[in-house]
This record gives sequence, structure tokens and C-alpha cells, in this order.
Amino acid sequence: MSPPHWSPEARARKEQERAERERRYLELARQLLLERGYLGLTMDALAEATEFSKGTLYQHFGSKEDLLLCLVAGLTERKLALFERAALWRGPSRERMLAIGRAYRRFAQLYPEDLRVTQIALSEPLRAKASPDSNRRLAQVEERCHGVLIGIIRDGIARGELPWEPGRSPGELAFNLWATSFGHYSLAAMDLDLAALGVADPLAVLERAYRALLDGYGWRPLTHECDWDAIASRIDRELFADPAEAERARRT
Amino acid sequence: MSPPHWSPEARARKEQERAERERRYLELARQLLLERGYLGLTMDALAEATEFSKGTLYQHFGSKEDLLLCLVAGLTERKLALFERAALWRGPSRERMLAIGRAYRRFAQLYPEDLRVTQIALSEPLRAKASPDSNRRLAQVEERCHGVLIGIIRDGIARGELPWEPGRSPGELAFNLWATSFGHYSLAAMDLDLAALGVADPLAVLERAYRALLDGYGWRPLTHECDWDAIASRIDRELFADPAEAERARRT
DNA sequence: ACCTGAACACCGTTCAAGT
DNA sequence: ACCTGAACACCGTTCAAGT
Repeated sequence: MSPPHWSPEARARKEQERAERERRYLELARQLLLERGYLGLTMDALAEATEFSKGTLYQHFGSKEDLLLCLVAGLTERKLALFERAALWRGPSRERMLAIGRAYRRFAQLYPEDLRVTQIALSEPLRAKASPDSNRRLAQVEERCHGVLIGIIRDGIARGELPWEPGRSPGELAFNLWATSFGHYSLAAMDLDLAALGVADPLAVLERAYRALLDGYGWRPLTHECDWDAIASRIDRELFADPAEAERARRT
Repeated sequence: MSPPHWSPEARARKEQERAERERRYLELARQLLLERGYLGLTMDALAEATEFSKGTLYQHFGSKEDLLLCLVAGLTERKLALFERAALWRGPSRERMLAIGRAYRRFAQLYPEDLRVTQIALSEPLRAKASPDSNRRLAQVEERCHGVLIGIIRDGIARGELPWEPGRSPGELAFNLWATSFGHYSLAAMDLDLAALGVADPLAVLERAYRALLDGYGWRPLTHECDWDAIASRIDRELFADPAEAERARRT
């Protein structure tokens, strides 16, 4: 806490410095993770990379696990931002859901290695060691992402494009889509010999999983009823053609 | 190595003792894992649980990670055995694939906490620390499981029950089924608030994911064309009604 | 009030000494 | 030849001392 006699300005500046330092820690942690892998990220190395000591690091994050969950929560917020942008897409509900799929793909392109970090951070041993607060914060962001999907599913039901038995929760379809994506990226991250498994292009295979799943739910128009590849390209062009983001993707 | 002047009998006995001890280590490791969680499993605790010292433990497993991968490889072999039994089911190809789904569910019932262990063992940091040999052994068992699915998919294509474009690999559908299962069990294992996500009964939701996915691929008969619940019950009854296994499920 | 880094704790791993 | 357990190494975490 700042001393009570400090001016509001001084306190605000201190607060800003602190926030700035926290951003720096997270940025450096991400770099270390990418460069040296999970085992190469040590609190010593991270402290050394800044000009501050280990003690200071622990004033920001209660533990290494908290740091990681915090990092992932930040990434998930960026994913949420992409989802929310995608949800603005105007068109049939299934097109809107496709836009979410493209947003996820875009996320994977912008932060290729970070999906890996996310898989690690979501693993049980890590979450067990992180504080309840960190867990809750991450869960909340994930829930908001989930909420975006549910909104689109409800839209589909309301428009009569997605047949739905009254008693069922739209959350189940959102969950199925999530599980499908998560499963694919998890398996992809553990470098199995995908070619040996008969999977030449994992992203294309995931795409077909989405389509089959939604077709199976009867979400019109079905795959064979229109040219989804063309629509996907249109979405990519119109929704995510942000030069600033393309630039960032190249930089990192 | 045993001394060269030992009789073959003595050497065989030694070998058997060694194998027995290894089984014991793995069994105890599994128990510790279930009782105390991932963090509660330490090499000290494991050595103490047997009558042997830590040094001896390291003659069996090169590292803690190797031990875990070895444990999971064993579990996966049991899964494979269930898959192979399920693949013997006589009937339309989609029924045979359903039998695999039931086998997986049975696996989850028999070894409820072990799926959790598997998720952990398959995570990247762990595999990175384990030896190439351990990784390869696990990958091979997983590939054989995958192979069982591919066999049934080929059967479906050959019988004309599953429409398939010539150029595509059957592995993609097997992979999609795997990813779906893996994603579901991973998300379920990280105790999110599933109810808040609108998922009351995760197993039922996974079941609908399977059905929608296979319907989407056009695998006949489709969900609405026959009573799959009834067939599932018949499979469970006829294929897995092994009293010995039911007993084991109760014991553990 | 804030920061430092030496010291501590924990746990995976090794290896000289014992039988 | 085999097993032991004290010693080591590494790394996350804390806290008394400095400014």
C-alpha cells in the first residue's frame, strides 16, 4: 500500500508503474516459455530477465502456477475479443458460428505457440497448485467465450435454422464444439506422428469435424447446401483483415 | 546382469522377481496418485511404500516421468484389449463403431481416475522429460488403438454404409473421434463448473457428439433410423458382461 | 514502503560404500 | 552383483536486512 500522505497523482503513477511491470513479467515469461520450453521457465531466469529481484516477482504472482494461469487468462481474453468480433457477423446463424471457428483459427495463427501454453496451464497438476482466485479468473473468461457460442446457438434455434428439442440446453452443443477444438489442439500439441495416423492436414480435419458435427445436429444450411469454403474466405477477408493484426502476427 | 555361472533356473527366477517388483511399483504409484494426487506422488514416498530404497527404484525407471508414462502405457494396453474385444462385434459397421464407444465408456468406468492420469501423462512437459523409449512405447499402443478404429471405418466404406471420397484417409475420422473423446475427458477432468456451462450429464453429451459426428459423415444407419439406445444396451450386456471385470470394477 | 538476495525447503537423482 | 541411503542439484518460496 502507498503511504496515506501521498498525493493522488503519485499514487496513480506508482500504480501504473506496477501494472507496467506486471505486463513486462508476463511478456518475458511468454518469451522464455517459447524459447526454452516449459522446463526452461524458472522464476530465477524470469527475475533475472527483468531488473528486479525474485522477491519483487512474488509480490505480483503468488506462485509460478499463478503466473502461468495469469498469462493464459490474458491470452484467453484476446481469444474472447476475437470471438466477440466474430459474433457480430451478419448472416444465417450457421455462418455466424463458422465465423467463430475462423476466429479460433485466427487465434491459433496469431499466437501459434500459445495454444500449447494453454494446454499446459489447463492441466490438472498446474491448476491444483494455482490459487483459487487465478482459477476463478480464468474460468470466468472461458465462460464468457462459451457464452458467445451459446448466444449464436440460441439465435439459430430462434430463427428455426437449428432444430432443437425443448428440454435440452444449448450449452451442450457449445461444449461439444469446444471439446472438439480442445481435443484436436491437445493431440496436435503432443507431437504424435500424425502422418502415421492418416492425418495429413490437421486443420482441414478439424474443419471437417466441425462441419460433420453441425450437420449431425441438423443446423441449416447443411454442408452440401452451400459453398462453405467460399463463405469462410469471405469471413476471413471482411472480418479479420486488420493490417495491425497481420503486422503483429508477423512480428511475434 | 546376472553372473554368467548362474543356472538358467536361478536367472529366470531373478528375472521374475524383477518383473514382479516392477508391477508392484506401478501398482503402488497408481494408488499414491489416486490417494494424494499428482503432487503427492514422490519418489521417496513410492520407495518407502515398498521395502526397497530409492536407488533400486531408479534401476527400474530412469525418471519419475518414465514411471508415469510406463503406468499409462499399461493402462492404454487395457484399453486396447477392450477395443479389440469390441471390434469383434458382429453387425453393421456403425454398430461395431458404437461398440468401440461403449468400450471406451467401460474403460472410463473401470478405471475412473486413470483417465486423469492419462491426461497428465500425455501433457507436453511430462513427455518432454520422459525418455524417447517410453514415449515410443506409449505412442505405439495408442497407434494400435487407432488402428482398431481405422479397421472398422474401412469395413464401413467397403460395405457401402459409410460414403467416402476416394482420396481421403480413413484416419481422419478415427482422429476426429479420438479428439472428441479426448477433449471431453480433458475438459471434464479440469473441474470446470459444467452445470454453469449448461452441461448436466457429460457422458450423455459426449454420446450425442459421437452420434452427430457420425451422422454428419453420413454413416448409415443414421441416428433417427434405428434405436441406438437399445443397441448400446445390447452391446453392453453381451460384450462386457464379464463378472470378473465387474468385480474388479467394484474392488478398485 | 519497497526491494533485495541469501537462506530454506522440497524433491528428483546419483554414487560411494556396504553386503 | 545388487542394494542402500547419505549427499547433491535444482528450483520454488520466504524473510531478515537494507535503502
